[in-house]
Amino acid sequence: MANSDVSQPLMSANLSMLAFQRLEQAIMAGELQPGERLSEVTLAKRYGISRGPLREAIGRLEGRNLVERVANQGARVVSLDQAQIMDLLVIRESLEGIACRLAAARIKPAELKRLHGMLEGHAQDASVVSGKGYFQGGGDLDFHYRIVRASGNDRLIKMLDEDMYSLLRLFRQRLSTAPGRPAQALEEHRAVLAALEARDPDEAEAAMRTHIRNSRASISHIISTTAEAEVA
Amino acid sequence: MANSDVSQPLMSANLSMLAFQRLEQAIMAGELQPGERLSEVTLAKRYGISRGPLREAIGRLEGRNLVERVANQGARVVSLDQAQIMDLLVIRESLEGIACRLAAARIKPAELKRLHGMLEGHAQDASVVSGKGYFQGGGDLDFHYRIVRASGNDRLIKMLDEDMYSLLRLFRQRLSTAPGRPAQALEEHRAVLAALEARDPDEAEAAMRTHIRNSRASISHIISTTAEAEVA
DNA sequence: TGAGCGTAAACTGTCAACAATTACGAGGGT
DNA sequence: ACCCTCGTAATTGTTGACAGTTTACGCTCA
Repeated sequence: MANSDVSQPLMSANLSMLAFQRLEQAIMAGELQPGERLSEVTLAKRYGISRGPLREAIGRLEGRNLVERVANQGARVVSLDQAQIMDLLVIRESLEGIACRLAAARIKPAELKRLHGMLEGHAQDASVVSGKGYFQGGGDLDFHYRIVRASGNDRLIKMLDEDMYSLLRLFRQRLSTAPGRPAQALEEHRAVLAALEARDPDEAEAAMRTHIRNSRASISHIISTTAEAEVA
Repeated sequence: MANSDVSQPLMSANLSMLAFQRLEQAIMAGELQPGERLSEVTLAKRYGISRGPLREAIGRLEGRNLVERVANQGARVVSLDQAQIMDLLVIRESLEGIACRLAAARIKPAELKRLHGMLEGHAQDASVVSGKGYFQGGGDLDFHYRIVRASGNDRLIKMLDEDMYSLLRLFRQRLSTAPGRPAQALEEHRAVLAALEARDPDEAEAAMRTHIRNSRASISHIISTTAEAEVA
């Protein structure tokens, strides 16, 4: 229900694009898991196309950092360790911070109203209160996405929506939040929205960065404690 | 003399990689100008390879945002208007800001010494004092590059070095600084370095962002006055 | 003379076959 | 038992030919 307007407008009917979209979808759905090898002949046969377009599709996925390629050795679905995910989230803090700053100056009142309604919906959502998974995967990213769009910086929008979010979605199972985190995240969202409504760029950027930093810290805490649990 | 250690370690000997590197070089050297069409047959013949590898090379360049492709219409060297360049510089401010913050905590004393020596060299450079072009294209980017490296965030390094800087270099003729700007930029560099030496993350990020913001403002001022001059 | 149409040339997209490289496993030697 | 070597199979890299689409040119007709 959320990102239905994000999908490409069927951008041409050539086979390489079709293969690209099907592969992207397969990776996102977990059908092709991180680290798994992408055999050209297998995939070409599966999709009923030749190796040429499929190779091009893989190249495009490589450009989006969804697959890694080694010469004469094939392509694999990208597999990030915890440190790389943390690196990614640091970049996200920076980019969404500046996006929120820009949005503070450019966002339209109607969009502000929409965000307000969104947060009200979150507040009434039982999974937010109880601390379950909905928030992280769905509503949270949607809230961020709308603010990024409001920045008006097309390249920034593309970087976050096409590159960053797809990677984060791919590793969302390792981004599960600590108990009680969703409720706190909702409060931080409210702070972001308040800064946007006040048209305060400094505060908007600061609030968004604090929010993402807290989210990252919560995750890294889980990871470290999990690691300790594995040792014990 | 500057970025010699940046070049790839001859990464394999397959033709598509070779073509990719040659094309990238040709674009960077201005041999292929922004907006110019990339004919597959022409380039394939010129490089003595088939259209397959060349197509793959173009796809890789597209992934790096150096060329844009339209279905059934071919690829063109990317051509950015002033607004797009400004968008790019806003993103640069954000990313280099966070890179500088990270560097404040991680940069090694030897590298700090190196940066110090670099700025001394800039100060004695006549072109900096007189306000000519050297600073913008060469030493300035090198100074930034070293700090980005010191951030220790591999993905951030890759984003800035491979994606951002190549694009900026491509449009460097439109990034010419205002008279007197190099001297001021040198002072701002000193402020950045001082914050790094003080191991102050907040100040380091703030100094770097101020520096890039001033640089951007100087450019946009030039652009607007140039536009006015053209009208007059 | 100019607008519209049709054909042809040029170009990108796709395919199947061939070449080169790598990975795997059997065999033999130490 | 372990390791090295060689050969075979599987996989990626490359090529030239073919198909579909777009573009440009010239021709016809008002």
